[in-house]
Amino acid sequence: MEHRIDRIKKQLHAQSYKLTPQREATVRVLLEREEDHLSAEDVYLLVKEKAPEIGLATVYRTLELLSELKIVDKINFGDGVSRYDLRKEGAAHFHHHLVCTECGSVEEIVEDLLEDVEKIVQDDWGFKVKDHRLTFHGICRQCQSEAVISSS
Amino acid sequence: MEHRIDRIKKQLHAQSYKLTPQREATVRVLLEREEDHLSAEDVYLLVKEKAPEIGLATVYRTLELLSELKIVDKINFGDGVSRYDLRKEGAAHFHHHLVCTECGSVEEIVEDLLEDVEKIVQDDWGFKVKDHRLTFHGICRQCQSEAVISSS
DNA sequence: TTTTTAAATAATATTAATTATCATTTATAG
DNA sequence: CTATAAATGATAATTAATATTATTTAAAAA
Ligand SMILES: [Mn+2]
Ligand SMILES: [Mn+2]
Ligand SMILES: [Zn+2]
Ligand SMILES: [Zn+2]
Repeated sequence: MEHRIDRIKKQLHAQSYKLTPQREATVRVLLEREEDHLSAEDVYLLVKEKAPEIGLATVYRTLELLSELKIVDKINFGDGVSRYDLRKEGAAHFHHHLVCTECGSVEEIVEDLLEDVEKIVQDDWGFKVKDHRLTFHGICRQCQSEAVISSS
Repeated sequence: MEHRIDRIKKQLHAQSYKLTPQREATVRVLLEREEDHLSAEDVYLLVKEKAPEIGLATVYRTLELLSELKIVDKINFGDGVSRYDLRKEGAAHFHHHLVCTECGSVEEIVEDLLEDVEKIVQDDWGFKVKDHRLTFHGICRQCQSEAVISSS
């Protein structure tokens, strides 16, 4: 935890941004809920628990800043809100997601999986890939087994 | 064109929806601008040219309906608006996109490219894939060549 | 340490995309 | 033709996100 905070502090300082108490509190929330996919509002409510004086606009600004620095990735699962996802330590690309259309759960895939596809895109389309967004929609393992049970 | 309209008409009737004049005008706009990625507002303005009496809410409702029937796919490229993209004729899955971070252009990839990845997701994660969203962010061919010219 | 300066923040107003409401119109079945 | 439900248009309401501005904070300079 402290190690990751330090790392992020350095990334901010490298671009001459400060790690203010508000920004640190925001980052801590993101670290604590790393598996989740929080909206700005979600983050705001959680940060307020430890830093009640923080304003919503500051949370938005902080998330925007962290996005620019590629510390978090902004993603949209199709409900009306943007969600913010900490990039895995040392990852060059954003990780992938499995969204269950039955129960709404979101699972993460940290493995790259797209190396071959990116090579094809670079070679055949002449497009220099910098990053990607990959989300699969379907039925998660649990909902599949529940479907079997309820039909037997 | 008429062929595709007929097809969509049948898909609507199969779920006992009507192809009203407003819906048809909307579909025609989507067909005419198939390569584009129009927002609801964009569609509204274009439909108004041929059917000036149409209301914005009807366009939203139509796009929502077409999304449910998988005739169009709703996608979000990270600017604040949803965009609507006709699914290619006979395609089981949504196609892919290349978004240039320099010029903002959006290129389409109709080839599947994800068969192997989906097999891995099904086998290793036990997730039954129904659909996907794949967008690459990077530098398009044209912006790459312009970068070479301007630096020489 | 005190002063200076720019960055950052909180509160709030504003914008803009989307959805909800509701009275009216349209299409279809009997 | 009449009855019934679906669809529409106009408009109000919601809400995520951004802009504004006065104030505070923190680093840099004196
Ligand atoms: Mn994630
Ligand atoms: Mn497309
Ligand atoms: Zn599920
Ligand atoms: Zn470009």
